[in-house]
Amino acid sequence: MTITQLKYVLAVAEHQNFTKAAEKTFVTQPTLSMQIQKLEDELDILIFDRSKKPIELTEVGKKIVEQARNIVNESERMQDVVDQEKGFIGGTFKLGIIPTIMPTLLPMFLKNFSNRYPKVQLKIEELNTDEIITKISDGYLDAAIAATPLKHDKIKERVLYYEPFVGYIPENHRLTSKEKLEVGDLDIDDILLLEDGHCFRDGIINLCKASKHGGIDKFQLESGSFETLVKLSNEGLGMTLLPYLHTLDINPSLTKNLRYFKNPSPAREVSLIYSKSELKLQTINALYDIIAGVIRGAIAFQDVKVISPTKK
Amino acid sequence: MTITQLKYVLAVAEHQNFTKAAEKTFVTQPTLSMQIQKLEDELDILIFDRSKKPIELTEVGKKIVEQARNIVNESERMQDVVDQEKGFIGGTFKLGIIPTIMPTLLPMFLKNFSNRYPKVQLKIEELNTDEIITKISDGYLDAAIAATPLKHDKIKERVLYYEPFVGYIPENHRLTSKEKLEVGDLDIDDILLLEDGHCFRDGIINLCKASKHGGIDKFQLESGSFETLVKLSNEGLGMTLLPYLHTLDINPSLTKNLRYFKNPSPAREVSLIYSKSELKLQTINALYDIIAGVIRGAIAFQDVKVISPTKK
DNA sequence: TCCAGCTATAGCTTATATCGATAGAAACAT
DNA sequence: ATGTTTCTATCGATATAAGCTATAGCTGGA
Repeated sequence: MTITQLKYVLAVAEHQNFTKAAEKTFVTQPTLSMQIQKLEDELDILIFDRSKKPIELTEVGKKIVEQARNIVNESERMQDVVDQEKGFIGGTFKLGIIPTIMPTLLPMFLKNFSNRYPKVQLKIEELNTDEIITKISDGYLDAAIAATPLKHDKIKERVLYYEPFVGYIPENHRLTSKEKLEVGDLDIDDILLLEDGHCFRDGIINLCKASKHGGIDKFQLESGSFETLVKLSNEGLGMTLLPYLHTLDINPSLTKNLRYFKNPSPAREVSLIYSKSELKLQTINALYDIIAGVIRGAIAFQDVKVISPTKK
Repeated sequence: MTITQLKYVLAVAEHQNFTKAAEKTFVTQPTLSMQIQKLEDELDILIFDRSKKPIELTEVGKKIVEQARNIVNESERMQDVVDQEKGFIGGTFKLGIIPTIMPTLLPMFLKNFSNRYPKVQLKIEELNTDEIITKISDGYLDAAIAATPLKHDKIKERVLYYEPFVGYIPENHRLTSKEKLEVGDLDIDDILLLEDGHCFRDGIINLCKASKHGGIDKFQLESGSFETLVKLSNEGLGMTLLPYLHTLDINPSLTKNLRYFKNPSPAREVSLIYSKSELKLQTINALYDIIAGVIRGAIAFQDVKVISPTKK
């Protein structure tokens, strides 16, 4: 069994076609066929069911592919280990970002970063916090940007910034006349929330739990984007809370509806997180510096109170 | 980079000597030298510092070796995947057992198992619960026997038996005259405990916490073996608690000092645990059946109350 | 029935893993 | 110092295996 054979298997599994897989792996189709046959002989099983069109994995084959992916992934991390030592900043770098941070933060640093470090090929994925934790732990992601603290054994956190919560109060709301919000003003039943799975939603629930100890009975409406929440709010369905950076993008005609909190303002802590194995640390440091640099100009709040992003 | 090269690196790292490593890997020394040089060239680093005698790993080398071990481990699990599918029961099988279970349980099933499944080469290690969890997660152990429930994401538990706690009450103790113990009789300050790190100790602490809510002030004495605890107890230093199976080995002249609990007796749950990846499941099932079989004759208790084996 | 699209096989070439023999370097013993 | 032992690197030869081109063989539409 060689790593090359495993890569061939992965390619065929992906393209369900020997000929295409051969092109992708830069060898001829007979080479691929032979190597895969050799592996099948060695393990004494069939990986592919060649009678099906297009070709299919056998039951064992599926498990073989899974394990092959583990091995190939680990083997590709060997180069990272070396780069690490040499201080080389380059190669592919997989970054996860949670949905409520992605649209506002990404445009702020992306160009900046890729100009400064052209040898790094950034691959960015929008993932929720749970997915991020899994994928950092198993080495799929090199780093991620998420709300913290997560207090996870295997994950390091470096705080990028504190992003205050800002109230969006529609006209004719009971809080419209207030100039500054207080946590005590909030009523969870009156706040439009993102749909389940977003940690920003959990943060708000935690915030309200902390302010009054009553249970949470119902969420009137739920949506996946702040834009929708603001529109629903304008329809008189309740107020909502936005992360500060989102308020910068809001339609200027609506900024009059924004209400900040009195100090200390509730805020979420946003961090760059990565595995304690610290592979690609140089790239992580570079990314941290770039993001911290651009954010310094955008967020000036000092006196904040961090709200936990996780349930319970 | 080939898996073979990585195995050579691991061998040299282990033996700190090319010649010995060559013997262990069944190739000649020049072969080893060349392959390792090739890998070093490819990665463009030095793995070994050959100026030192005996040979040493460079700083990068240490990390390379770590990653190489990951890759080689994963690659060896490929065979397990195949065996899994074929229902083959054999190969090496690494089993961890916590210290308070090892001496009583192991002799009960070991011969039995290896007679029944001669193709399995059992490698057994005595490890505490924390070590077991780590080593199951990273694939070092194939399974383990420990006190449960552990409620760990990546670990499956199959209960083998419930083992009641039994009091050992020395003569002239305030509880000597009691025929049956009750949890309320226990006073944590009066109980001789194993040293820190044993989950049986944590279980007893949980038991006493549950019975009366007072804090735990001091542990008068601590030891690593039940034999010592019994001797100390006989010296008048207090009572102690033993897991049921241990009481079967006790000196017959001392069995008069044993006191069982009233039903439901506090007990620990002992399980066979293994990774959710379920590699070598056939072997695990075989092991489960053998152990459950021998234990059925030894433990007849029905009405027990499980005590958590973990701190807090 | 023919053709298009695949995969497998054959025969050959090239690359390389391995070997035995030996050189070279370092540590050790006398 | 000097010979001896111990260890790693280098050399040249060889067997193994990976790769290529050409083509056979299979299968499912037109």
